[in-house]
Amino acid sequence: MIQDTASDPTSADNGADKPARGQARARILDAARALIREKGYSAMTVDDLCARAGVTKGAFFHHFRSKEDLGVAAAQDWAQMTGALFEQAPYHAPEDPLERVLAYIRFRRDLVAGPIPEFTCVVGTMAQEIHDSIPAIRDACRDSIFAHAETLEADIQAAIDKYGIRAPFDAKSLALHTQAVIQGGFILAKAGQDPALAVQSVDHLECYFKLLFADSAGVQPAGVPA
Amino acid sequence: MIQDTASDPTSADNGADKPARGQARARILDAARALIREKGYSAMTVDDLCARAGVTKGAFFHHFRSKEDLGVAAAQDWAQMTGALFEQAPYHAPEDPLERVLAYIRFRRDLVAGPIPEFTCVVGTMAQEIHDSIPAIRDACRDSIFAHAETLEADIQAAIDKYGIRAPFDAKSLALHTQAVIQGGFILAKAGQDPALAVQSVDHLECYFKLLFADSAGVQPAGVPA
DNA sequence: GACAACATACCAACCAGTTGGTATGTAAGT
DNA sequence: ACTTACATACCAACTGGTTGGTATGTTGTC
Repeated sequence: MIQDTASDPTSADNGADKPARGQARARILDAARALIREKGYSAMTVDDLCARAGVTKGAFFHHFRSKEDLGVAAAQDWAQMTGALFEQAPYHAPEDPLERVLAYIRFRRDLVAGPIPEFTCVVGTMAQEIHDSIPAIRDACRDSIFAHAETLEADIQAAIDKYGIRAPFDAKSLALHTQAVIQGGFILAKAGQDPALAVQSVDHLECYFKLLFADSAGVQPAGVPA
Repeated sequence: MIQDTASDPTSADNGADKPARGQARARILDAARALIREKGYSAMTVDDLCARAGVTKGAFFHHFRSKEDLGVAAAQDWAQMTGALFEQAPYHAPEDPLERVLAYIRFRRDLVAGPIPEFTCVVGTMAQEIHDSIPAIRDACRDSIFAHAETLEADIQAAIDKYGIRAPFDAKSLALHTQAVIQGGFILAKAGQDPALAVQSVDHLECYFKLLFADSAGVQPAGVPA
């Protein structure tokens, strides 16, 4: 899952009582991740953050100059966290580049599980809200989304080089489309209160890739496996 | 465009001074549409609304019981407005059902023009923010999105019946995927501050439909026309 | 003993919503 | 035709609670 690290780097065990010195910043970022997914950036108050993180306002403003600063940090933290998750994910294993791309898509589909606020995208949610009003946060969200998309480009390009592609699109455009479909799926899941709506769109995305590379590649063009 | 009706139904001309009686509700809904797209529902204050609409708080709370009530009304207003727009749009003209679907997709692509807050989706933006915190608004957004998706189902089903489909998806699933791609494109456009990002994903969507119905239908499978 | 990492107490601005009132329309009674 | 009665549409000022942020402590650590 893409949430709740919360394992402390310092002391191995402290019963679930007092936060222990040196963890406030991490706890605030964890709280931010949860709250942004639940109610968005604007509706999330600094008091909310402190209450959920179990710290005081003094701690908050010790680590972050402002709420906006926290927003930027939350986006960067998200980028780093997801970066690590996807880097060590198993979808890089296949020899065939197209298989790696398809494995990525299936990996993304399998991440859609549990309550909605536990699999949706922090930076996608924030960007939607504050794109026009808080440029600093928006740019941090953009960096997170586009950097992740770029991690797909090499595999997609290799698939194009190996199999050709049945449409005049380049690897970058396809990588970004991948993100658009996933983000859009999250919106449908939220509106309809049903994670299956997100899964369905990711299934369509897998099908799209199979069709784009069909004929030439060894994959089945049509049937989407369970 | 999907914005700015604002033509008064009563008096034909009143210079751009005083709002004129009987228009407050409509002006507030117009302001809500703009503000939600610019800063989201939560960051939009009632004072913002009144200032933009050129009315006082008294007028606001005369027409809406609460800010949440306005949110619901804004979603319903959006549903009605877009409903009318798409109903009389020219993409229904083609005889062939697949051509109607493709024409719809191109119509959606061509709606992406001008500043970002003028083509993005009000209910998609709101749903993203308040899906977990304000059920009444979320459900109104859901109704708007899903009702629009349903208007596509008949054409998609007819295309499936006529040409068959190269994957085990039904019309409803495809119609919803269409909306997911469009919504996701909006997020990319917002994050990257570039409407072309939304256009690109809609182009991929068109390509997906062509590939899904290729072989059987008379459309070109690959090339996406400009 | 100096500095980082917090905590406590507080503030000014802002927020959704209320109050009490006015202007305008409208339908009935006479 | 004209008043009485009532309803709708709005306005300006106010209120109590909330918000992001600050000023000033206190505590642990090197």
